[in-house]
Amino acid sequence: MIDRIELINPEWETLHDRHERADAAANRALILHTAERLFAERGVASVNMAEIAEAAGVGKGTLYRRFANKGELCLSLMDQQMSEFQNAMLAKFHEWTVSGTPYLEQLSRFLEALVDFTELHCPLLTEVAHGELIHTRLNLPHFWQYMTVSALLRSANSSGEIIDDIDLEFIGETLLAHLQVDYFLFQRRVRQYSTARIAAGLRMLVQLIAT
Amino acid sequence: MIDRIELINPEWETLHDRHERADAAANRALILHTAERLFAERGVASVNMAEIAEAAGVGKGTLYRRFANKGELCLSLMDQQMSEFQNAMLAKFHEWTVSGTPYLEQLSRFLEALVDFTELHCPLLTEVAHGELIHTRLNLPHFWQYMTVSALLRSANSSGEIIDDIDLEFIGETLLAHLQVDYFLFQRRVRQYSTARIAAGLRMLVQLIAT
DNA sequence: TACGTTAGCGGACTTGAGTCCGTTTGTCAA
DNA sequence: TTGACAAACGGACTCAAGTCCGCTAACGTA
Repeated sequence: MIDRIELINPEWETLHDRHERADAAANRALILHTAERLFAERGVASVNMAEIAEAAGVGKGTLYRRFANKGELCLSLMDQQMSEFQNAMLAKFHEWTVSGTPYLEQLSRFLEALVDFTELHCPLLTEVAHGELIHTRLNLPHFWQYMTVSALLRSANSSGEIIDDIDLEFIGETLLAHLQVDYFLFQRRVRQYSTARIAAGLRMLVQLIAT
Repeated sequence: MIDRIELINPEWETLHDRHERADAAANRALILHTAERLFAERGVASVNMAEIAEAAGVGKGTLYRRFANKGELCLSLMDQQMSEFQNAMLAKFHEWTVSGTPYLEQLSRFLEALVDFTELHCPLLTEVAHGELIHTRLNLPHFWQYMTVSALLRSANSSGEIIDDIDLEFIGETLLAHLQVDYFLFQRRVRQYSTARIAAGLRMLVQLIAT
């Protein structure tokens, strides 16, 4: 029902992965490791691209050839963990479906996991969001989150778990709105909501559309 | 019940409005008019601060002394219209309350008006949002929007219009999340939602918590 | 193994935000 | 009216993002 959504943007893959020269691949790895180290030492926000290039011993041009901006670099850094998260969730969906857990309940649990994931990766996600300006071309994390939420809502609807006359797509956006990094940080820092409160709030929203 | 919320941030007022020298006031007006003209001619996004300063015939330092960043300048440009919008809404709330319109219905109408307001002022609001980074110190438009939504929700709750066990504050954030400029633009441009669909979606959300 | 093609490389350069600080000028009190 | 002084002014400066383009060297082919 819910297929694995390729995390890597096809365009990106075509441009860079196909036939990447050995030195280029080596530089990619070198840059990623260097960035990871610098980020760990001084925080994501306070490391700039020139520093990463210098610390990695490559020119700025090289850095920007590999990663169009800081956001793309950060996305690559999260790639592994995003994959793992996604695979873990897919396994759970399968398990839950087999054991008869309603789709809406699965949705609530997914959102709960997503809150924790967002909390954990806030700094990197912030850069990703600022890099791929959301209203230009939708950003990758949001994309697969939406595909998943959307699929669960449709399944739930087909199973009669949802009340009538609901704009499901809109509800999907509503649920994910709270997970947009900037808004998430606003809730966490300014409103001082705990992650538990946000997760509970999302669960409440899901309950509101249940039959 | 819902008092007029001062649009002008008190800190800002203290720093600048009290005893602003005549030349400073003249420059403020000059800069605002110049910016308005340039924005009208070439669009908000493609005019930079240096150009505004130059066109106004003042130094960059002067410009930045009056307005800490482009967002603050844009906020000043909207000030008048924000006031008018707010006063118009307050008048309507009064009228509606007198004629017995339920608070939740008032809320839906307020949100609908807010959708139109956001649509109309998108370019300026974008700059405001990028200026006053939302997760640092909450931004002004969002602040009064939240105060209003929050007050209406509490009134509705007191009047028994809302079902039990609802995190009202969280619901308030949910409703406004769709009106964060970046997310709003995402819905409009990427998802291609009409303003009517967004307004209807918000109305639907409000209905979900009605008794 | 030599060679031509072409991706890759590096760092100077451009652009725009925002700051700093020495100079000027409006305001108020004497 | 004058003079002191705080506010305001202006533009050079810093800082970071991202681009450009001439040089270099990896790789596939013969």
